[in-house]
Amino acid sequence: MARPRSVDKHAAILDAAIQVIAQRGLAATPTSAISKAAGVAEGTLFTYFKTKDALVNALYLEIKRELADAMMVHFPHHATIRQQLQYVWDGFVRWGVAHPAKKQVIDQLKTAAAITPETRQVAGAPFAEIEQLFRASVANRVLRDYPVAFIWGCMASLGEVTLEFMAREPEAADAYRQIGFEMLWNGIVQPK
Amino acid sequence: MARPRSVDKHAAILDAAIQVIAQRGLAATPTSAISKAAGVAEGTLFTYFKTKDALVNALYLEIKRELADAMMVHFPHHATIRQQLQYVWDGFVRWGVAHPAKKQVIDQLKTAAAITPETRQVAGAPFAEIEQLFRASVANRVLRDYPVAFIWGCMASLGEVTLEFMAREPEAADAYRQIGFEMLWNGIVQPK
DNA sequence: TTTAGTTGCGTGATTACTCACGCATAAAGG
DNA sequence: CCTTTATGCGTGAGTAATCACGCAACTAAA
Repeated sequence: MARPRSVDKHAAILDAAIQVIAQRGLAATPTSAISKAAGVAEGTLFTYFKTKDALVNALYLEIKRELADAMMVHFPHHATIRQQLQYVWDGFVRWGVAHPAKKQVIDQLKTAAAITPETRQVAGAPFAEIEQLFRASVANRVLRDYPVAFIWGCMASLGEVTLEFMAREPEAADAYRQIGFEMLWNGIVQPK
Repeated sequence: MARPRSVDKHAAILDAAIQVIAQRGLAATPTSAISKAAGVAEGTLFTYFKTKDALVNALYLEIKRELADAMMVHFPHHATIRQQLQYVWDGFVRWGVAHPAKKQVIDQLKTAAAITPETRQVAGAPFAEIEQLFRASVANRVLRDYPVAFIWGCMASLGEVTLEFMAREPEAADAYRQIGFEMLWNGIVQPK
């Protein structure tokens, strides 16, 4: 009974938040700017999200989930470890190049106080499969015996640096994608 | 003639800013909190720094300069490249462990909109010597033929990840310091 | 007809910065 | 060495602007 919430408006608000936050930065985006960009009244924003912080947390979760999807669809379960890792790597940088605004928002929110520890934890869950891959590879002695979380952290941070250079020098993007992965692989592979 | 500015107060304000921003985050630190922590009136803060942004930029520059100092004093000009790099690496993580609040502030300010491009450039200057080291090492064929800026970016980001793990598991700090460097070195060294 | 979404102005809280006044200090003059 | 005076720092209440969110009236769906 009564009027249902609109999926469109929910999406429009999140979309608008991406554009505005990417451009102005989180600290400098009032809710009024988001609602205006979404084409709804400011009050409406608060029927879809209880507070600004709730909106920001939802945004973080959505983008992270989309990123995980982009990295894991069609994952080659029967390829070599190196090929699997390169697949994930390519998925990440390709997503970053294709969605620069979303990437910027993630960068903004990663260090934002508005994001709760719980959100961070939930956001990390979709990437558990990759950690599993690392765990198996270390056990196989394909990768060096480093803590799995550490390997994952290094991969993530090298991926970000690589993406940064790809964005800065688009004509060399493919070269950076390749040497970035090379660097990671040589850093973690077990020498024979 | 007239009353001179106090070096002590200037330093006290910057110090207070470090403590407060590290604890509350840049976006959530009003100038009133900084002046209170520094033990001066809020107005005084504005005689030493024209605006809040100016204070933040000055803070960023000072911490970066201190970090560069910590990394470069007693640099072993006649050691092997690997030893030189490890020296710089160790200098970075040791500084980070010794000054966690300053490290947190740098992390906050790195992505802050308040920091001007000019400030970023000036802040990077003290690290030029390290880039020079990379340039020579690539020319020597000791390191792989990657863009120097890219190698530098990778070193910085791996250093940050390493430091994060060192802080999270202090009992394994030394192990992380070592494997972090190993990873970097294996990632960039030219195989024979 | 009922229920809940939609609207946009109102509001209380917060904040960067100002300003008038008081006072400490350094130079000038004796 | 003492006094005078010009100068600009120190103070904290005040101010104008901004913002997240509330709310009363309205409207559309069931």
